Amino acid sequence: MVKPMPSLSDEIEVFLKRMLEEAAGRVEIRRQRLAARFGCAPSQINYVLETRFTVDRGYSVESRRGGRGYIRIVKFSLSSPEWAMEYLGDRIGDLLTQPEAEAFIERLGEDGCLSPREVALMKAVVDREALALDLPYRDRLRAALLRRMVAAVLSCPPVDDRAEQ
Amino acid sequence: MVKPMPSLSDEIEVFLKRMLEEAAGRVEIRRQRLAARFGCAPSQINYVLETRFTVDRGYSVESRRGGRGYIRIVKFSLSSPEWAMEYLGDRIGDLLTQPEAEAFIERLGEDGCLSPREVALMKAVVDREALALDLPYRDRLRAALLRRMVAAVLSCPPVDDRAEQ
DNA sequence: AAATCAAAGGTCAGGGATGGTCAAACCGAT
DNA sequence: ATCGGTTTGACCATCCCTGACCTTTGATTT
Repeated sequence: MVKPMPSLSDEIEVFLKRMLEEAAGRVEIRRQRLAARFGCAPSQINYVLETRFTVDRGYSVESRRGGRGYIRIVKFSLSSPEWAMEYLGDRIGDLLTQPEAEAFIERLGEDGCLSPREVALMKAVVDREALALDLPYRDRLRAALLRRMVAAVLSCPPVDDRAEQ
Repeated sequence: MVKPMPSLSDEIEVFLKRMLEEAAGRVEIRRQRLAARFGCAPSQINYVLETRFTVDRGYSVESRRGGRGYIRIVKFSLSSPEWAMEYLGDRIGDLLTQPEAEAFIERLGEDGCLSPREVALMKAVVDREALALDLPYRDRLRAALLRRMVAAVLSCPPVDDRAEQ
């Protein structure tokens, strides 16, 4: 009762991410087999890939059709905020939408650059409700704020308690 | 002598707060189901949330639409100092200057509610350079952002999120 | 080779399931 | 009668999932 019932898409996402972890960030799947396993339409797999394994989130998806067909998912990690900053500078202009910003923040979190609380904090800032401005000013402000937040994280000593041991 | 008849909104408020108590300050509901239970329009639920489960009262609310949608209500950690709640309620008006915001953030940090990085993050957001707006919009935005940041952090898992391993 | 077939995966529009917004109606207390 | 807090309903936005139809690739047949 406390947890929301996960959607099928959520389950497939978790399944694939677990596979990725066990396979060092690189897996190949058969669309039909996976669909059969979850008892859904094959196109559902595409939906999951399109919404949860995007480039913004740090994944690359290639595929091949026909006999011997496959879908390959590769995860790219941002191993440090330094990298993240560079990536941010390159890939993001002066404008940034909320989904783009969230994807970026979540990615930093998944890659261990941010604690869950820091992720929550940054997502709160980037929310379109918080940034009560008309477009395109809102997207501009969001981009500026995200840059500053990443910079702040960069300049502050990592708070990784685990490293102390 | 006689208490005013409680409105439907009051009843829903009580109901939700009881749920929160039983669930350690974190519940997820279906808007339609709850509305059906009280025999009211679904939007009534939004009204209750907007008027009674606000940040300055110590709650944060997130939601998701579409299939398997939900509304999640989280009551701030009880460990957050009382003065902070008071601050959220009264002292932070609709307007907030940079020094005021920084003082608030630093004090939260000193009280152990925020890590040094979280302090740095929040200060970066609250900086007048980041909020490139004219007054009084800037002070208004700053107040809104601070509220949201505090809500995000205080409603996120216990302060030491790293102990999970 | 060329033609054909079979076996993947890709696309897209659409329907259903949620929740969100907002203005207007409603209602109770002054 | 007015004012502020309620309550509603019409309309909107988002997310999920499917099925019909399309494209590509490799193997088989001619």
